Amino acid sequence: MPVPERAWYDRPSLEVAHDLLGAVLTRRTSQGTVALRLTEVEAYDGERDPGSHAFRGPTARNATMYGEPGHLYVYRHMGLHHCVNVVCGPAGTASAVLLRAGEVVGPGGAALARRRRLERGVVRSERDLARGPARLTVALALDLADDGADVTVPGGPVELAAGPGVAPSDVEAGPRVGVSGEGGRGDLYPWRLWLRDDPTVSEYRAAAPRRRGVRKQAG
DNA sequence: CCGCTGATATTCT
DNA sequence: GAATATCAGCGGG
Repeated sequence: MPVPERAWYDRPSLEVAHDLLGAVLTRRTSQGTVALRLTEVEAYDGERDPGSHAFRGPTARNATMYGEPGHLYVYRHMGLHHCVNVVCGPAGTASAVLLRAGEVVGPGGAALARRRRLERGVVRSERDLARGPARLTVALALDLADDGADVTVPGGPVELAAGPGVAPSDVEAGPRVGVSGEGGRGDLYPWRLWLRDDPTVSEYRAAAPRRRGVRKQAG
């Protein structure tokens, strides 16, 4: 499968998100190679999207999103987890696609992905290896060191190859997961896309603000 | 099976 | 100080 060049990512993130379904992300490290067929993604539209990290403008964390398309934007979430995006649109804008889940494909990849996941937690079943954005980064061994990695380099540490294409009727869309800041109107941004009936798609969890006032130390 | 809760650190107010 | 693009463990039905 061909590795799209940079211009392929220089499009609206929702359009790129659709084309990323069925694409294969290949991760190469000294440990070995894990290839992942993407089954679930979410589009974010930069400064005009209240769900985006770039909604309030540039910061140290989101700097990569403002750069060239075709690079990874990796951030840390809730202290323990990492999530990975692919930067879209022209430099100077900040749209991106969050990679939420995939199916491990190819020889040997599942064993390596399982080993990595078991270091950090449990693996209930094969389909859970990269089911969820934080699990995906563990399976692929992606962290902040990979922020800015170029996915357009064939044979590189992170390579993204276009898939055979999926029929529009096989793609489902709905509200993004866990996103607040839309005023509870997740339906305004039905930009979570997934492959219908694919078992590796993550479970939906609505954005639910946590109970306030919980302290670790009595005061 | 389901729902709730704690962990944990970076970011922004 | 509060919120957060999450996950695993726990208890109940």
